[in-house]
Amino acid sequence: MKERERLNAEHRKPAILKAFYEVIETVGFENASVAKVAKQAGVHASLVIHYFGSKERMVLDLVDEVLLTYADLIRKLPDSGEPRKRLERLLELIWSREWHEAASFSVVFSFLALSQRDERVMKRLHTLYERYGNYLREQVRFFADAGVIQVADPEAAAQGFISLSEGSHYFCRFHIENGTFDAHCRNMIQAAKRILGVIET
Amino acid sequence: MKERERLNAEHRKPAILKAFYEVIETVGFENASVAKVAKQAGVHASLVIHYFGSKERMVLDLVDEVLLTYADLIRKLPDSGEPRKRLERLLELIWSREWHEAASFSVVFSFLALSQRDERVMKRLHTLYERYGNYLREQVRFFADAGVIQVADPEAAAQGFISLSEGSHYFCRFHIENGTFDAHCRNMIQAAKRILGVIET
DNA sequence: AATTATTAAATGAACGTTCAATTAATAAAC
DNA sequence: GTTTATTAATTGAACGTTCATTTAATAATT
Repeated sequence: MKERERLNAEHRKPAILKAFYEVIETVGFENASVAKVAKQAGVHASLVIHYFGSKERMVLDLVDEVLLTYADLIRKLPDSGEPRKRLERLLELIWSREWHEAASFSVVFSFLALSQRDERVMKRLHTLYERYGNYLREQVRFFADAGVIQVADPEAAAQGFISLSEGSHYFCRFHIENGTFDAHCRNMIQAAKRILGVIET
Repeated sequence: MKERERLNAEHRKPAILKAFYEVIETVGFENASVAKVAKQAGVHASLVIHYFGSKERMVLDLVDEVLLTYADLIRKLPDSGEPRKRLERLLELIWSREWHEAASFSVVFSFLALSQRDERVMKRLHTLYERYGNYLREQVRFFADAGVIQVADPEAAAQGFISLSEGSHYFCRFHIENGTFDAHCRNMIQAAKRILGVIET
């Protein structure tokens, strides 16, 4: 017989969130019901409500979790080391498979849509991109001081960099050929270097 | 008393699609029901089904309509005229309010999410971006021949340009300050010129 | 014994869709 | 030009299903 395992809130809640994420991936945010999430998690629907209070709060919890994934990626970007090496490492991290596959596009696009109506989600996104922007502006200043790049307008460079990275990751799937992701990344690094005004050695 | 006007299919179907679009904007794709669309359009729910056959087909029809808006924008990009003027006009069109406000972000993000599960939607997006890419590659070649830009890898330049433009339009709302959209556009044009390797006069 | 995890049962509301009936517009016949 | 058929637009009611949520009961842990 199937023994159902009994977990405490600390373990059950993440398990349910994971199930929610998977359900959104397969049937879409618009079809992701509490019942389907419960089934995917192997528990009863009422337990889902019990732990999260409502579907709405479960959505917000998943938003937090997904955005934390991105915050972690940003946090792991280099902020020390020899200038030119640091720059190379920065570019290689941002245009890596890890960044590209950080979260499901089905989930992320749905949350971006949600942000247009839910100010709590929008707030979290603002915070995330503020962090990304602050990091980049700081690095641009550093690279410029170190003579690795020559940039007239640091703010413009940082904005261009962010737009390039986001546009690249979220939209390349619509216009690059299958199996050319690595080449695409090399192209983007090339473009990023131009935006930053990297001085060739 | 309220006289309800009687329209034929040619006029009623677009009216319902418009209502659908508005409902998605206000309550989100996941909450946009046939009943709400009908109410917004001022007709009975069964009429919606009568005209589109199913909600699913209505979604596809709206996808087509929205993507047509973008296709029209691309079609209106310049492909003639004096090289440097043409380039300036191209950049100003892409980073214009018209491009930015072409469609509701709530709607577009939802459709991008949908494309991850629905190959028909993905197909349409591929076609759209293929057109955009082909146009850009053609222009890059032209500008290079005319000596307006100097670019080592045209394909890389076109890819960088697309990523910059899409990332800029869809993500700037998350990281630029209120009322700085025009400045953002100027920054993006500056970045685009660097990617393209525009030769300063 | 008290707390926590979990399910069972039931709720009313909303879901997309079907079908038959009704109303208005159009075309044909007179 | 009026009446008669035909088609198109539209509604109303009802369908079974699924929705998120509530309340009460049960099982396991502490």
